Amino acid sequence: MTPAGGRKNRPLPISFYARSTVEVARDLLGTVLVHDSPQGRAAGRIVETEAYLRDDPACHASRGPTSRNRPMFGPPGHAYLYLIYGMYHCFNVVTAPRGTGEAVLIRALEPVEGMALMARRRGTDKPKALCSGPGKLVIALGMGMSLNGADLRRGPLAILPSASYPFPAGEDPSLGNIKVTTRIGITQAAHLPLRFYLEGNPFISKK
DNA sequence: AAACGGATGGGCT
DNA sequence: GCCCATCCGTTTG
Repeated sequence: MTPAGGRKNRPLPISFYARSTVEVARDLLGTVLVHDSPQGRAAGRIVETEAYLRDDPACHASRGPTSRNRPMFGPPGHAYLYLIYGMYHCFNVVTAPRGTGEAVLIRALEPVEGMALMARRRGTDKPKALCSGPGKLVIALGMGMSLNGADLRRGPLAILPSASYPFPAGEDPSLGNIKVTTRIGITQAAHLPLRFYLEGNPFISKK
């Protein structure tokens, strides 16, 4: 048994994020996103990600810093949230050395804690509908623009190593294969293989 | 099962 | 003024 306060329950260190964005996107699979709000804790295992790179036209940071994408040029391991289609938000993790302008979009979670709270926020009871999309998971976890730029090592929002939550029997994601495809919902640079998910996981957004 | 359109507002050419 | 890193209910095959 790891003693209480041991490494496995501690948020991922900045050094985890300050690496190549593709590497981080792959390694985030299986880790756990936790949000502690006044309403309680909600958490989910990351099962689907996308990488957005600095010289990639689909990336918000590809044409230099603006007021919207500013967090992408800040320190790695912080949050970047933005409004999409006027009604939803997407949550990204800033990656690579500070100033690079890259991030990983979190596209789907497998719910692991606070499912009743998630169900209330999402207006549905079906586990597979709670967090199976970038807009859905932001709602299920009760996240908002006040978390834009937040430090994922300290705040109410954190990412923990996969071992910090017990796996359902026979579902250790570290044993699953990682599938790579093109990204979803974009028009620019649509052919690049920058989407990653745990093969066979029932909680991803799309096949 | 897949395709389609409406909601809705900020960002950028 | 057009373009979205979306979601959901409705229609169509």
